Amino acid sequence: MSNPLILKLERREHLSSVDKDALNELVLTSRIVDGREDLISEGENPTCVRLVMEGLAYRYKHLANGRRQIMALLVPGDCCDAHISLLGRMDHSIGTLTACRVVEISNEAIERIVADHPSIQRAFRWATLVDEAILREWLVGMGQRTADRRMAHLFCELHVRFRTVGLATRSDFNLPLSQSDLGDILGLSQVHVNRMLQNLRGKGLISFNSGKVVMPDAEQLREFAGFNEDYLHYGAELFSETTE
Amino acid sequence: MSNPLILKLERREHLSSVDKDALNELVLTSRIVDGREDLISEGENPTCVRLVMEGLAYRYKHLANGRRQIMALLVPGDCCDAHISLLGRMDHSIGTLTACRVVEISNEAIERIVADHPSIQRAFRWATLVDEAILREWLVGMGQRTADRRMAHLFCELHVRFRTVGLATRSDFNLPLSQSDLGDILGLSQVHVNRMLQNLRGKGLISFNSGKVVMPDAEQLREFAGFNEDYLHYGAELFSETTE
DNA sequence: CGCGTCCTTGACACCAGTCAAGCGTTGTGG
DNA sequence: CCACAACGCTTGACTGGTGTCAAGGACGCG
Repeated sequence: MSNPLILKLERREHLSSVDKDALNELVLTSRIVDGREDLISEGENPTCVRLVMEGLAYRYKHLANGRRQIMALLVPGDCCDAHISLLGRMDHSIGTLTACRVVEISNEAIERIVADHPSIQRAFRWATLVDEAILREWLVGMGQRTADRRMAHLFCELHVRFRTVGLATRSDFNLPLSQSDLGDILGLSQVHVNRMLQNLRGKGLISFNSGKVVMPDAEQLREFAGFNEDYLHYGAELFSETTE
Repeated sequence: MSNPLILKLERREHLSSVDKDALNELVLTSRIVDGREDLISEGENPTCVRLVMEGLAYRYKHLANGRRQIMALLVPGDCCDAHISLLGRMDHSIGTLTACRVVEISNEAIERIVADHPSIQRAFRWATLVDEAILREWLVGMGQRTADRRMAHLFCELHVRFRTVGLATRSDFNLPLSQSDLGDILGLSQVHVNRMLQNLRGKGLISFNSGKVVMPDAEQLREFAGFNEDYLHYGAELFSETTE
């Protein structure tokens, strides 16, 4: 079973076999969490870092009026911020969308591994910065992109991220979200998500059915979305490889 | 002349006089930058950290269609991310809104000071996490809050941040932004910003004229905006003190 | 079989964008 | 000192994107 964390970090930083062994050891003890459960709730004070190995999780915040905004999707290889415990109380929650295999790593274990492995330290810092860049890009989309292009942009981003950890082919990947979840990501009503999906399918850009995204022409989709991969700060594109 | 960086960091972390001396030494050499200039442009590879001592700066991104989204405001005491050089090319730009006094700190100087002063290291990490929390809150607002409440929320946040560095009284602060700038922060057109400002003034919540924000009843404004200060992760509220 | 969840569709209302014109202030050059 | 341009703010009319409400259908599950 491959380690998505290593797959991700290697997009940026070369890891020696010693580094990889250390990372593999870190994720030995995992547990399965059901879908639609909280990993960390707003107000808690986490004492460890959660790493998603399988499944889909998300950061979100509930407002007083009952609305929910999803602020990030955590795909395999992603984890919540290593320094989060510095803040004390969580100002948002992290939950699972599907059943997940999750690793809990104590702050001490993290400190130890980054102290012993400079490459891993750099790679973790890089991953944190990328998460932040993604957040900024979501904000840009929310403020400036129309609903259809914003949605297309999200699919482009997720395509790259899933591909990086070996979970997407050149033209499709699984995304177990309801239209209502998508709405909470994109700041749209569920009804409008439905309309925009039909819009995109009508243009031949995307189909999204029963949790599976199919992109007949990823290049055309990127053009429509105005997608520029630079903000993910991955190295060369993966499109030359044939993952699957 | 007080050091806004110290004022900010002390909201969370107690700093010894040795720590403060080190921070004061760090900002000895500053330069003045005109308004409406870039400090760092997209695509550059920064080799130092920029710290804003006076004035107002902002992170932004231009889209292919000419639109601009502002992703963060940098008030005195704020700096761009300490690890940003790890990413290589900047995926966005940082510019000044007004003339600014800016300090440029080499990566080495940063590494040195955090290695020698654990409190400062913790405080810097905390500041980075708070910047991220602010970004998340902006995303939440963009996705879920109506234009008027989103605008009110922004003013509440800035009020707290300016107060922290001694640049706001209980009921007002200077915010040298045009309505068009405000639109690029809030994802609104300039015309609609104008309408919402009148709306808020009509409710007696806020007036915003020639770069000055006046809030007759900050508590009422917070309630209208649904503002909860927790995400800023400052300690106790400052409202008991009388900063002016 | 019946229930719940999610998706689909249509009608309608409204928030917010666009376009355009006019106004006030500031700064600059003749 | 005045004319003029530049800029930012204000206002109105109109359009359109998106939300809301509501009803019905498809599907899975107990």
